[in-house]
Amino acid sequence: MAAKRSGAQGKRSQRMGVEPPPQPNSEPALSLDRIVLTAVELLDAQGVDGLTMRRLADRLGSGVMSLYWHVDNKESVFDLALDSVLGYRGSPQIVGAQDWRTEIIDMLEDWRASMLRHPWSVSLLSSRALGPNILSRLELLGKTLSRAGVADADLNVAIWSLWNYLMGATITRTSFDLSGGDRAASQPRAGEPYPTIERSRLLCDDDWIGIFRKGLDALLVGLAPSQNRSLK
Amino acid sequence: MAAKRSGAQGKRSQRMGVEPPPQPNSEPALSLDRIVLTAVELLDAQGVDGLTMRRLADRLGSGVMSLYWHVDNKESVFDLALDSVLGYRGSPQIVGAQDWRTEIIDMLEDWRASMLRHPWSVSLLSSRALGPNILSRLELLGKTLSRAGVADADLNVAIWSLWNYLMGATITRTSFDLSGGDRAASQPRAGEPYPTIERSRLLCDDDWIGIFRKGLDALLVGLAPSQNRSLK
DNA sequence: ATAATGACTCGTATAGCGTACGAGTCAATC
DNA sequence: GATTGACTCGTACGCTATACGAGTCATTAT
Repeated sequence: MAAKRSGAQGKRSQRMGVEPPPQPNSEPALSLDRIVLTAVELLDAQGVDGLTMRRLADRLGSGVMSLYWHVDNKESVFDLALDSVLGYRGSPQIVGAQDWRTEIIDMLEDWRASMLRHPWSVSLLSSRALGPNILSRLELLGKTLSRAGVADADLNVAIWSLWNYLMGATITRTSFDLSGGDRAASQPRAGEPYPTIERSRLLCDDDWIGIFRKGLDALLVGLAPSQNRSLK
Repeated sequence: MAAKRSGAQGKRSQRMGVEPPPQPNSEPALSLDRIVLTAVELLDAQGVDGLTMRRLADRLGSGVMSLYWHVDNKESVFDLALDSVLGYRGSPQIVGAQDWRTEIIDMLEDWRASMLRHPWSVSLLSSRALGPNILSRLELLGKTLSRAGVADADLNVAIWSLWNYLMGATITRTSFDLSGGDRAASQPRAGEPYPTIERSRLLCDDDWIGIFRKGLDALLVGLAPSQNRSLK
């Protein structure tokens, strides 16, 4: 009988040394990496509901059940795809010379951009466990905040607040992108009892990144000690 | 042939005056209200994936296809259930006498509590259109911020920042509640390269409401003008 | 050389899903 | 008495994830 581990991965990786024949024509043989990569492609193209095991197998030129050798179930495909997309290579060489404030802002903006590049990742991230890439980002965030002078007692509040803000902003951005038509249509309705919303054209404002930056700035003002706020 | 409107609702509501016989025993006859109410029950009990048209019909004692007379499709069941759960009756009589700060905090905490009472609502809210109840809350938020001295030019940033923070916090809260076991298990792993996270026990901190309040406070500090911040 | 093992693929089958279609029931109206 | 429209629901279709078990093939053991 077959072994079929239950952990995360690593079934055919120990076949080191001799690689199987490169299969001159046709498909290049199934592998976890290829599955995850194709899953990301499919998610990018068709969204969360567009990823089915059948379609995934079709794209890979394999039978559906062959996937289940490399992968526990569909959920784990989501997990692997999500993790593969959220890596942060940062700017570690230049890091340290920078202001802590711009360092945090850079990292969070990169995070946001990564998620927006793969909009399905946002909804998945909020319902799945934290992978190593995510934990690394949180660690970097905590370290930078600490270096900026945030007391240990306030550290969790600061980290979670930034996390919450980032998640909310990104989710809102993607979901309003989808239903954009409705939003624009629902805004300028006159006679409705939303005068303030209408006046500020809240639902028409599409300067997403500007709003994100300004709100982030405000949050950092409230979170970090007032020191260290001389030059911008 | 039947009419079967396509808008939002209102198919049997025009049967005014004479109500159908109260059906002495058995089930009390299908109606949109009853469907929505039962859908909320089912969502509360079984979560988003637990709501299927078959189960809903079973609970209602009706055939599956009978639902489709009252409702366009499953998506609209979600929409209706969501809207029915997010109403805000506020504290309008006492309002105005209160500090704007506590007024905003009260409203947002109530909002958070409403969503946590029906955890499925969080994930739905971030992927569906804004219903009237939500718009009313946004209007109240904008009005209060305006009254607090936030300039019109900064109003959108303030509203969206609070919205983002609220959504992120609530989503995080519910999703970490689900996978709580993993979280506690993944935290104290020694030897891993997350010293800051471990030191602050970020993933073990379960003072959700405390973190929410403190972060909200920080955000308001950054968003609102520095005036008006004497007594707390 | 033969046998055995383990890695891997995949056809078939099951149970569940949303919903289109069309036939049926029943009260009110013409 | 016939017609209409509101409403219910059985059946069927095409889709889903995946359990099960049989089959292929290269490597290793004997």
